Amino acid sequence: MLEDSASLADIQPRKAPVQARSRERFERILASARTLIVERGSDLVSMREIAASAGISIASLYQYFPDKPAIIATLCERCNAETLDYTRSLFEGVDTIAGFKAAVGALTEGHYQRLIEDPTTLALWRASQTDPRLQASDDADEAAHAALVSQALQRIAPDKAEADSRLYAQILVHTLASCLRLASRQSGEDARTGVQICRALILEPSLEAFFTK
Amino acid sequence: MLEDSASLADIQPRKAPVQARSRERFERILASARTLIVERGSDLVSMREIAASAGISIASLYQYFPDKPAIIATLCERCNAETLDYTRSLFEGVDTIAGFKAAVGALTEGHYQRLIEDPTTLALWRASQTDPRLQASDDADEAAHAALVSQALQRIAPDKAEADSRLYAQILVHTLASCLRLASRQSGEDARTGVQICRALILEPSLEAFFTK
DNA sequence: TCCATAATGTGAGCATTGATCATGTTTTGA
DNA sequence: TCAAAACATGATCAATGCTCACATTATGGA
Repeated sequence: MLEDSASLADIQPRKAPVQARSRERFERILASARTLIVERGSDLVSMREIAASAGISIASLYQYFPDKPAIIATLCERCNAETLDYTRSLFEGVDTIAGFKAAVGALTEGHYQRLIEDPTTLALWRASQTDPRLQASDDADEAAHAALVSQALQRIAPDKAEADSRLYAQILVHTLASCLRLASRQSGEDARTGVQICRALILEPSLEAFFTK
Repeated sequence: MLEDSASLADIQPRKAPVQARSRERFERILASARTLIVERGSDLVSMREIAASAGISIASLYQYFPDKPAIIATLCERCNAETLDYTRSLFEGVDTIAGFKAAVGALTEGHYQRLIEDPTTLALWRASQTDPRLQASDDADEAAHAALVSQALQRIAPDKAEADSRLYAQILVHTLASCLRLASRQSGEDARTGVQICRALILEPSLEAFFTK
């Protein structure tokens, strides 16, 4: 955790705006960047373009963000915060096997819905793959999700080794995210079927195995 | 398949060398690029650097490769060809459930060994995430693996719908690759444990579920 | 053996990008 | 009211992807 936030310090906004005008500009930068990145992918969007689209000069852009990854990081952070809240709400009180399975099912459906009806999530994830620091930040976010899942596992099965629960939660979360991304880029009907297969043939059997083993 | 090779045409070497001297230069480009990309990641390696490291001029480099993705694509192609041969050898004659499970186990171990003892595979995969065309090529490679797995599934369980076998094979291959990459970047002991959890708590229960359902 | 032709090789140069700086303008608060 | 802090910008630099006009080398038929 600590070393993660340390490495993330390099990737945060440069200066927080304090006046109303600049706060609005700050937001306009993020909104423009988000739109352009969703449209064409972060590699094909230049800092000049983001500045122009936000109606400000290039130098002003750099006053708030040290580089492109910092913009992406800020966007990802906001996006991830929502998602993490959702996961927390699902796993918070869970202390039975049935409840855990239901939570995993709801998480799967929720993430999938979001993935197909809003291209932002996938676009930002792709953008975060372009920089090692963003990848690390993405890993940290996944780890935060895994921690919530791991805590639920510990409540349900306190006899299992903590390290095993932790690793299993991590793999579960990683597999879920990875499979949903795969499913979401299938065409039409196959996407739904993909999610169903993921649930019925990957996640559920896996949970069964974890609790009975 | 067809549209894949069509989109890949843009990403292949520009001109095949015919004389001995240029063939050697061609190989030197690839060797230098591979080393540099493994060392620092494709984004931090410039075309000038690759040319310098190969001992040739920048213009000569562009005589053989239209851009950086084309170099990465050629490296990936060679790497993937080996891997696909390995998968084929494992699943070729398989027509029993026991044989299938053994093949999946062997594939898991084989890929994992390769992933941890040779940084090239992971580095090239990361490099291939930097360009949409390379991602498509990577998807196509994964689909080729999935096809081999799907054919084995069809031989074992001909009564199942072909589309389901195909999708399941795709998800299985994707999950396997994704989990192994996750495990391979864990530190020390956790990597091994990760692979074991992946095998015992994700892959095997999943296979069981597929065949008994 | 010769030499036209195809293949190979290159430094200079163009357009664009990420990023900075010196300088000018606006807002704040005592 | 006015100095200090915050904000804003065009000009500019270094590096990068990539091309072009031109030079050199190898090949194979007369």
